[in-house]
Amino acid sequence: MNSDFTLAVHSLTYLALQPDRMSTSDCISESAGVHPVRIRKVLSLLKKHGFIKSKEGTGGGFIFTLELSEVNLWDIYMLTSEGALQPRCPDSNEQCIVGANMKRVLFTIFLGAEEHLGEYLKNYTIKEVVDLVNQEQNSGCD
Amino acid sequence: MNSDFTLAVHSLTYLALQPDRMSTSDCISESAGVHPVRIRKVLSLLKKHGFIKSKEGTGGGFIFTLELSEVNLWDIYMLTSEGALQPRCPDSNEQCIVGANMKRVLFTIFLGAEEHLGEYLKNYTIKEVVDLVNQEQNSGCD
DNA sequence: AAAAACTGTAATGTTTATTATTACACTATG
DNA sequence: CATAGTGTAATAATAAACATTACAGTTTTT
Repeated sequence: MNSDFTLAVHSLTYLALQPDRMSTSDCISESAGVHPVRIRKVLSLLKKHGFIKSKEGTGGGFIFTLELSEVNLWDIYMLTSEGALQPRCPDSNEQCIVGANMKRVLFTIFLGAEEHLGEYLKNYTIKEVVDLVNQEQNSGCD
Repeated sequence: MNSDFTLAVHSLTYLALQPDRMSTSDCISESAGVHPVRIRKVLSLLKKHGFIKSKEGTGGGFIFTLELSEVNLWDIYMLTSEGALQPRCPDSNEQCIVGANMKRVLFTIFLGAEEHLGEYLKNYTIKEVVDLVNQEQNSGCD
């Protein structure tokens, strides 16, 4: 799966830990290890769907607008990666019964697979992700 | 997901419909719409795991060795695409609590997701795929 | 025994997708 | 009005997927 998903989760988790002030795309991009423009692109999508708000100008940035438990990984998957599970199907030979129908058969099967994935991912909200990040941090060897 | 999965399923379905004679990589590649070398590469993997056998030389090719219901889509996913569900994680900043732990947290979550996908994909054997292909063919408008 | 029809696989080239970078318009703050 | 931000389009660079070429090895046919 494409890394927009990871960047969205990463950004939201970052914002979750800064609930009282705005975070800039520069800060987030430094944490995520990618270019600030990509962060702004991903966050612009999250903003459009009401998960966060942004403010331009000095002192501006991004901040969470919802409760952490109101956003789950399925929401984010749908925004950033819907259809990513579908295997690629080269254009095949329509004269052959297999070639003519395989694409649709696999499409249908993986539509079901994506629904199942949804049920699983709905169990993880940003709150859970924050908790898991903290757990990892504490269990880390040093 | 990468198209090796599709090509493997496509090839096996093709072989399922030719149970009595060997099929060449040329025939299969024409049905699947890709280069014969790719088919041979994918089939070489399926052979290594005992799903099919091959024979070189004139009159050679590939043929199923198992019952159609003994091979399911999870088997094929594992061979061709294990880990494909994992979202890409750019190397992030280890100094930041989010950057330092996000990768592992997501990895763990998607390991679980892949297990769930497995339970779903095990429900589809090549036999079911053949049936679905036939259904599609018959329900086609013309 | 030589030609023809195959598989097996490595090496290389091409195309496509992903990601980074640049550029700049726009907005808010001090 | 300078500074620090977002928003977004256009372009460049990199990486992944895929096609192609090349050729060694194996059977069958003649």
